[in-house]
Amino acid sequence: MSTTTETEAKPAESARRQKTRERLMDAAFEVFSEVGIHAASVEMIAERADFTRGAFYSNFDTKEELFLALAERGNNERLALLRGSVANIDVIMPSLVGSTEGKLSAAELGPIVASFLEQQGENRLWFLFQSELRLLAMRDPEVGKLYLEQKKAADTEFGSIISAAFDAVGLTSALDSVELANVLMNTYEAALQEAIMRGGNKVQEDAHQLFMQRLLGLIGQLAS
Amino acid sequence: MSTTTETEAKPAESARRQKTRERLMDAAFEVFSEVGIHAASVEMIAERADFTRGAFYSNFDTKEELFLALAERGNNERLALLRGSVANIDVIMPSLVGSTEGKLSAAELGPIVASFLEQQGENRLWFLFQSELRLLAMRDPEVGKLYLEQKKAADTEFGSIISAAFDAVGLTSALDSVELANVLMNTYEAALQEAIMRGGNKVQEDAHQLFMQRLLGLIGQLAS
DNA sequence: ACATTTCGATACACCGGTGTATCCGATACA
DNA sequence: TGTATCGGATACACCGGTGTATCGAAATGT
Repeated sequence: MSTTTETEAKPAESARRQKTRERLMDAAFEVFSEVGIHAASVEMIAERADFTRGAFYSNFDTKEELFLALAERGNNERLALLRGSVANIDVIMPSLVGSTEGKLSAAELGPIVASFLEQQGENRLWFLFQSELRLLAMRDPEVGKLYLEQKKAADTEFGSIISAAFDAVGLTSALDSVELANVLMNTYEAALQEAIMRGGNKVQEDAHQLFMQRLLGLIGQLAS
Repeated sequence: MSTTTETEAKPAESARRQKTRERLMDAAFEVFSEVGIHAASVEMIAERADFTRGAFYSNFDTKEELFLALAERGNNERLALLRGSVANIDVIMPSLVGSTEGKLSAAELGPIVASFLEQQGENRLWFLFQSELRLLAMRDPEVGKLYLEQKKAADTEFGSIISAAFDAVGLTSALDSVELANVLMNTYEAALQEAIMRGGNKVQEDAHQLFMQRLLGLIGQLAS
């Protein structure tokens, strides 16, 4: 209803502003992960990004708003990774197609699953952040809804990877690959969690090993 | 080194004092579960127990100390429940012994597992508390060590229940029932978590259903 | 019944974090 | 180059929670 071009409703978020928003978000992600939402103060976040609280309040209304923005950003990245994986699946799979004979053994399934899960477990920090989000999601129905949607999306995506793996070796295609994906994901996350608690500097490797151990044990058990 | 009986070193913790300690702990458990460790103030806890902060500081030094005390208490209760279960296992099992023929089907394993897991999932609050503890355990190595010990104990105990179930029907006794227990436990907890997020008033039932669904799906998949 | 000790309540000084109102430098625009 | 606007810094008033020091009442024992 005003002047000139009239394509953008908002002032287009000057490049500078976007930059500082980014820096603040990155800083916040670290701080939230390290000390948790509640223990994190606006001060800490701003400081970590080499700003003052003034910058923060100029860009965000509340800590919680920022936290949720981060949750969404993180989840999108994670999902994109998975989608990328499912697109490239035939690059990873061919080594298997034919090496087996209609039955995907535990020893073969394991590494495949692990490789996909690990690339998004990325690191300790993301999992800590995620855990913080989970807790919030259990207490705030609003957040809970959001979290479940995100998780479902991830499980679905991961489920289709598993389906593809099964198909590739001609195994009876999954009855419900989403449920299976969910269980595997949870198992991997539990392993990651344990590895984090154990400390040490090779969290990722430890988690991988724990996961494989449990997955193989599980398959061995139930298929006996 | 002083007078009379000389059996107790400490003043024996007057009954009154014990009472108020209990009340404070019960209150703290609720508050911690509801809002988390950080958001919980000493004031809230005392108030919930119908005391003032004075009472709190007279009985505990810090919030964290109380939290850890609660963690230990809770875990002991939970472990005791499991031990009770494994003792009474033949009370629950006989309905199965003979109804099957050397192979424990998914449809039979599921309810057994679920029944044991549920009695200690007790309710929403305990799981929330537990989640809070987990997060702390991932950040504080001290707490992490403690948590892992507790979890291992629980898994071991639960593992022996599973072993017993397997034995009862003459199935190859578990290669590593502890690992299996771990996976089942995690799966159940994930289901509980999801049920909590969904809200509603029948969390326990929802969790049960989700768990069964995944367990059966899992078995179906892997044993195919 | 009196003296003593124990335990929780009350009052206070203190601190860290919050949010807002104001200011000033940098950037964009003419 | 001058001017207007934007974005972040600074300063301030405020609040909730903390921990301690002190007090008074109930319990305990003789």
